[in-house]
Amino acid sequence: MRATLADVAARAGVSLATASRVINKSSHNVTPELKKRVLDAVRELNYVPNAHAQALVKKQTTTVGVIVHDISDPYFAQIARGIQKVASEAERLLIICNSYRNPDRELAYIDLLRSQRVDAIILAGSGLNNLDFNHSVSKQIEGFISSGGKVAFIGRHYTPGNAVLPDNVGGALLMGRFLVEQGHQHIGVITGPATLTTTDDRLKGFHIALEEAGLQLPESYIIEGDFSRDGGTLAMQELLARDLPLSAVFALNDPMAIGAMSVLRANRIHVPQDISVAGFDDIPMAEDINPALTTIHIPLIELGRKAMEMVLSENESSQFEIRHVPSKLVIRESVVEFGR
Amino acid sequence: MRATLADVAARAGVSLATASRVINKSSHNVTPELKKRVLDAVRELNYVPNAHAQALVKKQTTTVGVIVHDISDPYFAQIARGIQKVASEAERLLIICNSYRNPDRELAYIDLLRSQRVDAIILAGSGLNNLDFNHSVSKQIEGFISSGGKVAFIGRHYTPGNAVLPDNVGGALLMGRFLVEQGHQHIGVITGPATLTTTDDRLKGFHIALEEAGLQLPESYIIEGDFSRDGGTLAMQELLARDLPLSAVFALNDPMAIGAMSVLRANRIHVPQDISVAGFDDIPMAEDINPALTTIHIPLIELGRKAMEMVLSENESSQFEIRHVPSKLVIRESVVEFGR
DNA sequence: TTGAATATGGAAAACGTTTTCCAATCATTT
DNA sequence: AAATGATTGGAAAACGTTTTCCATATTCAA
Repeated sequence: MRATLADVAARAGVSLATASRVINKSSHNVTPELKKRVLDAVRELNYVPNAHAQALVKKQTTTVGVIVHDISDPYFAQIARGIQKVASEAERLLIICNSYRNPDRELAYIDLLRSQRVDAIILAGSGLNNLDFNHSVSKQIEGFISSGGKVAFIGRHYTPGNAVLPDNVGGALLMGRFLVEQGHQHIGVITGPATLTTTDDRLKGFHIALEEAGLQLPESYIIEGDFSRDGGTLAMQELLARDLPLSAVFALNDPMAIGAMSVLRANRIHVPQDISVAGFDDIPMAEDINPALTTIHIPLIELGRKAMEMVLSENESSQFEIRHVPSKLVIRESVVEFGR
Repeated sequence: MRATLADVAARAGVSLATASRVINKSSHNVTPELKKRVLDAVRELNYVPNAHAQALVKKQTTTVGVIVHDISDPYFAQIARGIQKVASEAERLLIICNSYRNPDRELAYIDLLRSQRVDAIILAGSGLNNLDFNHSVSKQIEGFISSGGKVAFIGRHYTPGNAVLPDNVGGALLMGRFLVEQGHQHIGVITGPATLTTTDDRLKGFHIALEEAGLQLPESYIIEGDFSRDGGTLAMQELLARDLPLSAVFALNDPMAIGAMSVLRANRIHVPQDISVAGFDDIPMAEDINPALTTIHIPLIELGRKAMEMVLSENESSQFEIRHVPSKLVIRESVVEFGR
């Protein structure tokens, strides 16, 4: 069947110990002659070490677990890309899990990753609220950390654990100010799920900008989306049905902005001439749609890179770090001055 | 440190054997009373079984390895989505690896997955040519299969192994005929990497359509891209520089079509009035760009689903199956009749 | 009360590797 | 020729689980 190290040793006519010395490049010297015989045997038998046996004895795995909402969502795809980059430089293997923001699934995946004895867990786009977290997850995470595991959260901070956080409040503030500057006073807002802190923070930043300008944001101008493109279309349809004097729409992420634009287009409402549309995140396709999307740039790849770096660092696993990354306004074509 | 099954048994005041019986729901009966004690101990100690120890003794892992070109490329993201769907229904864990079409990395990943003793490997978007494959990979794959592993390829078929294949020739034929019907005679083609059979097949289908119509496709109208958005922009720039009387451009996948459109837009060439643009694959964003992309629909999620199903089936792992999935033409806005 | 059936415990092998310890062999130097 | 050092082998423990076998204890029915 499958070749074991013992098979390799037998084939090479050496002892198990010697074969292991060759393969693990141990400090012990091995004659070039024997070395060659072992390596030949490895090739001939097509031997690959059993990672499970190794994990068992070495008590580490060089694998890292990543839990995201949905890997095919461009936001998470970009983050995963950053993670991957660092991971492959450091020769770590990634186990990627889609939670679809389902708390139960998220919990199940954490257990699964623990049972895989991953060296670290990166959690991005969690659907857990603080209650969930304190109730059950924190205990799991604590156990994981106390047994030497590393944890990093992206986009949200729980204790214990490292975190890398985009500046959601600041970004929304920037966009709010920009829209106001452009003369918009009646701005519809399509939010994310109300349970997510990302939604709260972005909404908060936007509120501050309006307050600064002495403007109101009536309840009827706000509608809850789900951060998906189709959620954006639904929300936009509902917003149109409310028949408000909108001059701009601020979607709290890009896919929803794109969904909203498609609804506007279907209704022969021109963007940006009739209504301006703004997004958030700056996913790659933001510059490819027409009109190109004015949005807030979040360095998604950077987010992933940083998280992976944290988790790879040699710090005491009980020493936590929180890193913030700035956002910035990217002005493209989908927002214009009111009345032009 | 970390709780073991022995710890659980001790805490519950039962034998190791009994604890194992409870946890593995073995056919042996255990008194409700003891069962409860064991389950309580599991909870109190926050016990999760060591998957590596299990893998070692059970000789299977319930994990499946997936190698793709790049998970953040929408083509592969959609395929991965299909795979994930079936995988999570079947309670399989996925290890996703990005090869970036680098043959060496691809080989390294296959070895890595073998060392992880995954139950199956799905390979999508391989950068290996037949030579590579026959030279080194086939041996690895054969070894994997002969030790009970399952293999499925997506988009390309190697022996041995299952495969699920989109109809690239047929799809390109459809698009070719459509463009011709619309009166286009001077059509630029942006291909994928010349090493990929996908490129060959799509080009072949297009050639057939032109031949049917008695049209030529001069070399100068063909330019090689790399299936990426930015590759599409480069190719389009080069194509424009050649100063041909183009009335349409056929990009052999959607991201390149989108890149091409952005170049045309930058050059104030209107799509589709001045030049029609066609894509291939029908990734989700194809309908969100403006003008919406006319393209060939490949059921990407289905591709992933089928591959996973094959790999999960109880067939003899040496019995191979090849499944074809049809493509279809999706007419949107980016292609119009010549001269209109 | 005996017998049978059921529940539990104890002990051990097996999975494939790494690591350690000591002994044995060999070549090289003094 | 003896001493030194390097190389190799042999054997065993350890990692945490599953599974098997047998022994013991308990329960229930006849």
